Amino acid sequence: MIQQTVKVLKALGEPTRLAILKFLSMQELCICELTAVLAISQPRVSQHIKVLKKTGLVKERKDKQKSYYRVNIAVLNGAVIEPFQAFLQSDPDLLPELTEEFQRFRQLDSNQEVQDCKAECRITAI
Amino acid sequence: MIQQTVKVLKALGEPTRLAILKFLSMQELCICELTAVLAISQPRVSQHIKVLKKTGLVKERKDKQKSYYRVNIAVLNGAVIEPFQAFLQSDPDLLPELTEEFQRFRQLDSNQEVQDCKAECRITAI
DNA sequence: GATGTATATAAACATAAGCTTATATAATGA
DNA sequence: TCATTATATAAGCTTATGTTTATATACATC
Repeated sequence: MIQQTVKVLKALGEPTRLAILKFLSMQELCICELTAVLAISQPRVSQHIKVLKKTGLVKERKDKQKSYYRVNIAVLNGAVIEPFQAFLQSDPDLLPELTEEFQRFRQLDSNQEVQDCKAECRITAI
Repeated sequence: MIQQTVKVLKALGEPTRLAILKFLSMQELCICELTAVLAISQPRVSQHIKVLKKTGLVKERKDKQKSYYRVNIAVLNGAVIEPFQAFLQSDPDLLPELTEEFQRFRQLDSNQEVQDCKAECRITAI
């Protein structure tokens, strides 16, 4: 039990992995999207994801040649986390360390539809 | 904010420090008592305590030549922890990894009074 | 089937982290 | 004062961790 707790805490106690979890808590993302968002090398993302997978903190879904990841809510809430709510729920504006990352996140191709939708809605609203 | 979170998680993601916190959550202890309970070297205890102190996870109280430590409830609950309740509140019997440590803990000189008291109570009860 | 894209993995390296042994500092007590 | 006890710190060592670069694998598309 302690071993698993330590493993999870170790997995969480790393800035890059914490950032990855932050984004995966908002939206399912693939390696290439995380690579783009965080602006780090693809192997670096893959290796961190590997650590998170081993602890059960993220779940994987394969679609064609892509691997999508999302946070494992059960583990994140139940096992050790819960207190990260403050961090995970905090507004992006309250996380200055991730300003650039958030900017790139919003510019992802997969988020363009949403933005287009919002644009439409805005027009409709007017 | 992320930095502090990472620091706390790193401090927590180490079995010896987690054990130290477990004991300090139950009772204020000095270095020499922790050394005895965990059966590890005194410098090792001091070095781990240093890490915990830097993150604010434990508070220090000096009395004569001894330094007593206790968990900083505010940090432990508020900042990042809360989910450790399960671990910290779990019965010693549910933590087989710390069986020997608990045995030595109960045999601390500072705990003898309590045991004597219990013995008296038992005699009185009979 | 060749090319490109997505991901994983391996090798090499640098740094960090944890441990032991030795020693320093400080307070206590005979 | 000298020996003892409690704690901190430093040096040296070993292992773990995170990163880059290079390469392998698998799927997709032309």
